[in-house]
Amino acid sequence: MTLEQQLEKLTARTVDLHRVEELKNKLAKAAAEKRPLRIKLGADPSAPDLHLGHCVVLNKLREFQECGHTVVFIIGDFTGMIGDPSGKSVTRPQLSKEQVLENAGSYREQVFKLLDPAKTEIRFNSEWFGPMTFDKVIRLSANVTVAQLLARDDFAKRYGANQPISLVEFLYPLVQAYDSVMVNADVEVGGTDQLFNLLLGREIQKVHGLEPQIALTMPLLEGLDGVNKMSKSLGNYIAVNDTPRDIFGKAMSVSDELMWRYFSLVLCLPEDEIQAMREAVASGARHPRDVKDELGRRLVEMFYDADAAAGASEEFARVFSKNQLPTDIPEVELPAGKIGLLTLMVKVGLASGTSEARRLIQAGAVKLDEQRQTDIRREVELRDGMILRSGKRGFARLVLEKE
RNA sequence: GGUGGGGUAGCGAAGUGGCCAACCGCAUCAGACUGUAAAUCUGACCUCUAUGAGUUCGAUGGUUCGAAUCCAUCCCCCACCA
Repeated sequence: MTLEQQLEKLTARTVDLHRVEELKNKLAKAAAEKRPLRIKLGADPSAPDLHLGHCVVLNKLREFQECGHTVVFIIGDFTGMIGDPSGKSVTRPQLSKEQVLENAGSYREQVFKLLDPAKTEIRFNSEWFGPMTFDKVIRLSANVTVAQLLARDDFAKRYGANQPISLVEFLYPLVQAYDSVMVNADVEVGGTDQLFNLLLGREIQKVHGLEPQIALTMPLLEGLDGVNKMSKSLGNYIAVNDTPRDIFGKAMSVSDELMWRYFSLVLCLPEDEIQAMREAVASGARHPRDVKDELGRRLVEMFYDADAAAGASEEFARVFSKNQLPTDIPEVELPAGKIGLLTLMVKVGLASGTSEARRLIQAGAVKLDEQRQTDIRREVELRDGMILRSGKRGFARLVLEKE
């Protein structure tokens, strides 16, 4: 791959890139010395549940790997104690060694759905922060001024709005920056919200006599709601560990406008291809539903395979387009006899309590063998194979316990 | 340490003695419409053995026939000043 080709590939879809010339130089140097660049990504150890939002960044890392470079994946087991300055949860419970290792394992398994293990180095930042003594911490913090930290956008906003900023949060960017020194990063990748931290890494590297890293940011992916960024806490995400059916179903629920972002940022389709699809939809040549179906299938394929993708698509069409029952309905064992409908809903797991069961029945969401139920007090004579349905997604097949 | 402002259901935010299980918005769930689109409209949204009952408004104790609302003590948060 020529330098130009690499550069084009690596800069695609990026938001910030400090700086292009430096990246060019680094790439040239790496090629000349036959030494791969070190591409850093930091991860919080507390939430090993990767979703498509993370994939945006991981895709970029993979592209670096495809160009022959090495990814340094840092698990912030030390930083995890601090909590990222989101303004919400300032302190997080410290994770035990076992938990950290377990989470790390889970990370590895998920991250390698996208990255090449042979070109990935996994590090824990407790490795260098654990033994660090306080005098070193002070010396490190001497490298930054409060004004510099306040330059960070969200700090500035919160400070202006009289909202609290904990000292610990102030320290966070510094800690992350020091990671870059310790792993000797050539490039650090992150979401646009990470720009400040990435740039601070450059400063701190310079202080330590290193060549500053390239700071590269990727757009933040909107979640299923199309408004907020995809995040676990908002529940608007597609996890890489979701079942094919969930991935597909969730993909189908995004708005038509949003799906293009997914094509671009998650599937990394070239812009001209996306543009062509857009035009096809606009002219009526393709139905948006079919395009979205393609999105769903491609996403499933990304984490599973073509068979799973086709299966998920068919299943979806059967259940939602044709409104038929899904093929695999979870079975629930119950003793034979009569039972109140409300209790049945709860026992089967389709309602968290009788209050919720009532609401669902009153809303007309509950069906027994496809017959809509309206009577809250109904006593149901259980039969083997009876199908209880709640809304569009809740199904249960009853199996009578054998004596 | 001083002064002031706060802590209300998942979040935000009203309510400052009875009409309060607590206005409203967001999120969520369901129904209609559909392409499970999105948008929109409608309803629900503490729990339960359910036209009633029980537990909620930082914690504990008190005043009162009656408290989220008044009093006391305590805990926590924020801003400003030092």
